[in-house]
Amino acid sequence: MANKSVDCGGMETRMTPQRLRSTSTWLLGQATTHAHRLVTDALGAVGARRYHYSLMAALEEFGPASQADLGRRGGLDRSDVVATVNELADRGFVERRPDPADRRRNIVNITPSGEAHLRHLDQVLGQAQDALLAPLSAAEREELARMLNAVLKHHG
Amino acid sequence: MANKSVDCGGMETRMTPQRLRSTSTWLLGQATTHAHRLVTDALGAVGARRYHYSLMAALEEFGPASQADLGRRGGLDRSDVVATVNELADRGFVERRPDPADRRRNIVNITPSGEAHLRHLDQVLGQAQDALLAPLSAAEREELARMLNAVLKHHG
DNA sequence: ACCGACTTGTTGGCCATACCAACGATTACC
DNA sequence: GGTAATCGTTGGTATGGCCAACAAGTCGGT
Repeated sequence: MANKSVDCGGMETRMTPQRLRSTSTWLLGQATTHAHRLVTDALGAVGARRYHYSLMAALEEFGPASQADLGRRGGLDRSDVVATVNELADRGFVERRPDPADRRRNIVNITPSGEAHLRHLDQVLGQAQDALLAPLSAAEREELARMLNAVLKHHG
Repeated sequence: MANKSVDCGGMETRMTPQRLRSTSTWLLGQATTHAHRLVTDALGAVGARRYHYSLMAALEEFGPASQADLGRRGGLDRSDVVATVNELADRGFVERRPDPADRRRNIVNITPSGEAHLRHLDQVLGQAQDALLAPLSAAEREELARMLNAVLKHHG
């Protein structure tokens, strides 16, 4: 508890403690906070939310599915899938109908309008991402994605 | 039988859509979710929370400070600082006393017991972090931290 | 010395995210 | 056939990050 040039007049000094700046979990959290704000704002500007994208991405890539499957694929809770499908169906981006082969299930599928919307969200999201990762080169972004994927795979 | 009504071509279920797996913001969010759970659980096991660490880290590195300054240094809201200082003071990890030179302020300082606790949290957090980043080499972890710091600096 | 503008601590509340619990209806398993 | 599991759905909870307002105090200009 010796070194305390409490107000190092230099602007050089970061005001965040070293302990935090060298803690990956803290860095991840901070970066994610920025990312969330950027993405949420960008999506909000076109009336969408993050869950919308996850769900429609799964639909467009794997085709129609039950809500439970959708939840598993996007990492959403079943209950959150309900609300998300409600919102998307209200806007005509997906359709929900009972599965005749299994009357417990609903079959959800994406509409043409939904696909167009998804592609729009791709661009909106792309811009937000560019803003977030501005200081990183393309190679670095790839490396970052690679590492994060490795972490997720390990914990999946 | 009839399996999943919709199983596009035999590829073994890659649960997560490509769109998400190549979206840095989504990857960040997922990784952070895991990190938060690991860290919150680990800290909770010793009766601490994330804010405790941020605040005590700032205190130990920069010395006594007002609550407003603490908030600025750790990126906490003033109102959250109040609650955090309350909890830490109840446990004897920090002391809060009025600043005689500016009667609006409180001066918060860390106690020896608090410093010991902080060092304990260092270890607890270190373990959680190792668990999170298990699949990454030391060099990769450094690279990750470097990139995230670059992003934060750019958005600071 | 005074008045307005700002800061500080504090309380209270908001909103979104991520979960969890339970339920009726249905299907699968043995 | 009977038990266990699954599905959609409704509710609720816990947390995190934030914002608004306020009284007490300080500061800047005049």
